Amino acid sequence: MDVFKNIIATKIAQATDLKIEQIKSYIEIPKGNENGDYAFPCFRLAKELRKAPPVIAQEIAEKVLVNNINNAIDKIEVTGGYVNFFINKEEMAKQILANFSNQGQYGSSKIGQGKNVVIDYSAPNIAKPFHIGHLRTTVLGGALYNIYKYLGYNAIGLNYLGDYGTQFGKLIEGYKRWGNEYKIDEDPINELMKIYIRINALCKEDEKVLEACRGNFKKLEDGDPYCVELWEKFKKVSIKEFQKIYDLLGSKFDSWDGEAKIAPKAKEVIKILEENGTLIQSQGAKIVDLENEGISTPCMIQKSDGSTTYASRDLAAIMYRAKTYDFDKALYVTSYEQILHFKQVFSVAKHLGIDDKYVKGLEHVSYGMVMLPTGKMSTREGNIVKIEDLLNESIKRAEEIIAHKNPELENKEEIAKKVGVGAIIFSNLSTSRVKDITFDWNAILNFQGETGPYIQYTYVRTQSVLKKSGYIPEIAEVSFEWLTDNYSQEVLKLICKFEEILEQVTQKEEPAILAHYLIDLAKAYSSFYNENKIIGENEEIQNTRVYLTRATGEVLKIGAKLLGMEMPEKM
RNA sequence: GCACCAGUAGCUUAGCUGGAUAGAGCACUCGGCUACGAACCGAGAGGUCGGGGAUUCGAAUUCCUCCUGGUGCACCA
Repeated sequence: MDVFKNIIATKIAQATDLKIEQIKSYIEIPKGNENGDYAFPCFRLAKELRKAPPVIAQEIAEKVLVNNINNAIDKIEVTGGYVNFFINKEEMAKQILANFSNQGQYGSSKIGQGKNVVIDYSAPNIAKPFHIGHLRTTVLGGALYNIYKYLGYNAIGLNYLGDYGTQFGKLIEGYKRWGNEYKIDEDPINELMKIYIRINALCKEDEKVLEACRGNFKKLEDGDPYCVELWEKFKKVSIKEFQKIYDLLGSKFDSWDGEAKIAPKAKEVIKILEENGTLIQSQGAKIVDLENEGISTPCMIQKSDGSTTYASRDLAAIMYRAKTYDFDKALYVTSYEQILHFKQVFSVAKHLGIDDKYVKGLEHVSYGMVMLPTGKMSTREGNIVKIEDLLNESIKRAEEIIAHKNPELENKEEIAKKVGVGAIIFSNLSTSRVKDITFDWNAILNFQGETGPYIQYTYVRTQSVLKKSGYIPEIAEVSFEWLTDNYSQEVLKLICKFEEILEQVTQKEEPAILAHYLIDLAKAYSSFYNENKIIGENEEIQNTRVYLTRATGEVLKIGAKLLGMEMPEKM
């Protein structure tokens, strides 16, 4: 509520020599209700004014009181070194609900207008199964994509497919050797994975095989027809499989261009770096030394056999994206295993001769790993949990619960899908990015407490109330005096915070902030719901509480949608 | 060895650029469905915020150091 903050800051400014902006940065929101709605701590002023904080607080409080001609502030209290401001509860409710639009766009803004944000996320490797490790980037990137859009940015979602590199040399080698032993047409990804695991094992045993694999990749890069044909086949079947998962998760991308498309442009990168003298020869390869940047590992740009590297392709991608999208921000959503890689690439990007704006806009959005209780997942070793299995299991769980709690429900399958998938998405987004996640079936299939289904359930209850009330009032029919109890006020304050929460998410690239917010809102509404009778009181009260219910439901729905969760109307 | 990240209740975790009594959820104990959906609400118990030091009126938060765990460190991507 900037309105009230402004009023308070203005009043303090009148009472002191401080500047409004400075006062505003000091004003904070107290923890408990007993300390009011806003607080001004005087500790920092103590040194300058050479007085004890409580004395300063007392003086400010008195001066502000004298000037108080505004009915927004109910009372001012001094506790310790704080001046605590209590806002008139009716005014609070009035301001917040007046601000609440009925257009289904609450919290959206134009702060991002004219800014392009490219978000590189999901990016699964072709011919490898989509496992729960990939879920985080897919869901995290998707949420950022939605939220940036909602704030007015021109967000561009890139699914930078891992369709290139020595791994394909390996796959081609394996296919050449044992392709006819596997039923690739029936179950492509799993069969290809078996080949991949087998060829990896062989590479470990025999250095010559590994060289052959690298040779295959070089051939692929040089356009060898057989290799290209195989590669295209692998790619086609893989995308088909991935799309199934994206359909379930609701993931959308604006571009599916993979590394292969970018790879030819890597030569230009090499040329630029060579010409401006950044590139040096080392053991037959070409590298950029980054000692001066504080990075002790040099960045390899070209391998000794002349093929491109991950880094050179990423650099080419930066140039391509700068040119194509003119980005203000370029986000890379990958696990923290790649921190060094992006540090190197972003450093080398300074030497590409592109506008400084692009270099500054590069940002690695890293996240922790998903581990199994038995340790790290590895496609090569075959100990993975596939996303498809996880989603299906979760949907099954939702079906069981519905069968038990609400057997009469219509469209059971559709709702079970929303709930099951929502549970998975939410659980992926509810912990901060940096944290590792140990995968646990019990935890992820729990639908109680701080979970996706809890938010959905709360929303369903709001809709149930609206339906039962049969009439959605206008703001003019709301009597703010019925919103002065602590439960209503709690809900109101949260509704008010929504837009600020969305901005925080983009500042920190952290959708978990929104996830926690939705939990808080759902909890506050549940308490409100439990303590107040909504329908059947007199018309005035009913209209008021129904209005609050409607507002809450809308924020929950918008917020969930931004995270990538669908809201059922019943469950 | 060097670099980066993390360590908060039995488990999973929140804590904004330092601010009031460190908030939740799960599990556990107890209470609440003849008011609108109990996938809910309320109460209780559970904490040397990894250890130590420093800065400060004030530190979970900043700095130093140590311990523990994770990740990375040129021809995988």
